[in-house]
Amino acid sequence: MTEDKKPLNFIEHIIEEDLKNGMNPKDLRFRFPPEPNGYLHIGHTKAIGISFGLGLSYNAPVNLRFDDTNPAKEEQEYVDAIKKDIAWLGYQWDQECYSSDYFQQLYDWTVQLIKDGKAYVDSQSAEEIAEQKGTTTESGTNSPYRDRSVEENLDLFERMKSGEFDEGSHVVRAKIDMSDPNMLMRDPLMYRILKKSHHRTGDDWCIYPMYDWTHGESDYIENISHSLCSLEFKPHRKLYDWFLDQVYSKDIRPKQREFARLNLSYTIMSKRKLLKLVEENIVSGWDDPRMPTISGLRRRGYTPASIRKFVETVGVAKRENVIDVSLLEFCVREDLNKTAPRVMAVLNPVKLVITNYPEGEEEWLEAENNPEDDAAGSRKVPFSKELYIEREDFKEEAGSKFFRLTLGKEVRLKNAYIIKGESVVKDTEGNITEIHCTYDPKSRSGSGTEESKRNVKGTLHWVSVKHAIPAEVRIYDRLFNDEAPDGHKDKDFMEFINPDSLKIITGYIEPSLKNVKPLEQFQFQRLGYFNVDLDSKSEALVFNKTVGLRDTWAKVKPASVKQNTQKPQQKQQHTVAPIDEIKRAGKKYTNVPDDKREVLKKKIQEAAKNVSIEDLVPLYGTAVKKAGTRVATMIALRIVLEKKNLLPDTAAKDFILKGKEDTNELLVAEASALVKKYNI
RNA sequence: UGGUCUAUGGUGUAACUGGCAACACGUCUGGUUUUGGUCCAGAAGAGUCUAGGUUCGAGCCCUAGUAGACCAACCA
Repeated sequence: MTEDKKPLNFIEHIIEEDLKNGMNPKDLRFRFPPEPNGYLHIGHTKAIGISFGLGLSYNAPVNLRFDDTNPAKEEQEYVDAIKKDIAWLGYQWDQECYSSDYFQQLYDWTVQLIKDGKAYVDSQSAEEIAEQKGTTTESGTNSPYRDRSVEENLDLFERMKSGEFDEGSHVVRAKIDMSDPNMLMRDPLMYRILKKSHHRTGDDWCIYPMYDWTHGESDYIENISHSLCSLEFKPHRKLYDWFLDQVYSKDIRPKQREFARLNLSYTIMSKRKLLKLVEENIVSGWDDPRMPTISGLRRRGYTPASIRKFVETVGVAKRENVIDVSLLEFCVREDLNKTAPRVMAVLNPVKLVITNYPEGEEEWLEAENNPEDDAAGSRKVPFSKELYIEREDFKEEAGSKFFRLTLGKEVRLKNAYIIKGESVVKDTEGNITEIHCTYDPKSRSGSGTEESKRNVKGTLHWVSVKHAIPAEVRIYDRLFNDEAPDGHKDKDFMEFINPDSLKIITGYIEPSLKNVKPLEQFQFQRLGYFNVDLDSKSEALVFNKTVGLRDTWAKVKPASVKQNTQKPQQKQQHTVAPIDEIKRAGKKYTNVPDDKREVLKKKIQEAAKNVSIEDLVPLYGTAVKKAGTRVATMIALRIVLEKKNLLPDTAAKDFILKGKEDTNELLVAEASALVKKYNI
């Protein structure tokens, strides 16, 4: 078993434990249970990743179950969108299930519960029931209908089902305990009357089961072994188990466990709030590339692999968390770096004229498609006298830190020639309209000449004015200016909306991009990753910026405004205690070359002079298991004992003096004995 | 102020039955590079919320605090 042992998360530990306790691995089964009332977002991806990931690692089936017990909110459209998103992420579900498929079974079980005196029909209003619930500190009071006879309950329930009553007139409640400290156990509702058509069962039913009375039972019906959900369902677990107790008869019993949901900085996850952004036209729709929805991420250019990787790296635990978007961005870059073809595009153009290049001439130069992928091949890009380069790639004069084009300095045009800045043309307001330069005809990339191999500091991307295709480019920034827009008690999340989250510009792209299709991805060299938007037409290309390249230069720039607030010594020198010195030395001791070992030994001996047996004792336990610490402890102990003129007279003596291997256990005993004997 | 849960570098997650506080992102050096990208080499950064206790030894066990989250929808 040399497979790298990836640390397990707490859920995997639970499963391992179950397996160790005799659970058959074949009985492992998971589920992802979305309510089809909206679009999936990056937060759901964590739940998806956990359950489907477990399915993959344990080779167990995972059901996709639509939790569709509230016809007022749910629609087929959402069912379809959810299926599409999960499939796109690359996960395969075993069975496609619906809670609504279990309505009859749930009904039958309810009849049984009523017969057993465990459930009753309550005929009070919602307000009355709420009032009797009590509070977290006071217990509730029993409903006056709580002790209805079984016959009456059965009759009423039957008539509820047949549509005889209006919405709100009756409900079915479980008879548990109105004084339970857990509010959910205070006679929770099991059924309500809802005279709405259901997207799957139509008008077959007018009573619908509540979440708590559906979820565990659905898990049970489907033989789910581990039912994983987010933390806010923790209080439901007691009820989940209570309901299960009422119907339980099979061998397999599902287990609910809860994990912390995913929060991402600078965005929001609530479906309700996301809807508001759509409704108020802050964004163009659920799939707006700025939205944290799966469909938004897809349109933005995030790949399934990058999202899966992201979910995998954030881990699973029980504490509240906010993950920085930079991690998500890292994951896409990592993926796209390997796969995205490189092309040249200029987004903020300024004209560059090569004065010594022949008028009217053009050359098609070889350009590598992807330096990370030899199989990607190459393409031709047109070069001519007039080019566009980025405005920010030129300064009339600049310091030595500026690796780009300046007057009198040389740079390379990517895949082309080395040029030298000569002069600028300005308009009446002093804006640069053209840059004039000369080129070195012998320096063409790949030509093999001496000049072509010359190293110049900067390399610029460019497009030929004559050949470039104009395209719409949409540049996105974060939707909110605050790290946790909905984390403020006193402020609404809408206050933090970033007014500049979308910038639309016209860029110029190389002609090889003429026939691109929506969702194709590219790296615009030196700029970032871009994909073709769904709005793109062959005559009017539209690109989205997925994410920029990692850019250490951009961070350096503001430093030129003297941002040296970098307190050089805000950390007080952390002095290492002698005993820690020994610990550290011990840690390195065994896997270090001999000469270095000598140095470590000196260090230990030096440190040991200022150490007492008392200090050393705690190291013994470690010494038993770790060779390095064992040696270090031994060296130190000898110094200390010699200094005190004490020498042990027991079996551990050998170990201390000579380093014998087989006295480990004795060593600990000896240490204890020494402490006691000399009353340290 | 009833119940439940949580607390480890800037962020997120590890640390198997107590025994070297680790990994990733981020940050910072240096090298390679026709992308200020990638890649490679390295560094800094926590002594584990606080106070006690048990133990030779506690991030882990116990007690008491503190802080945060969740729970009173005919939502899921």
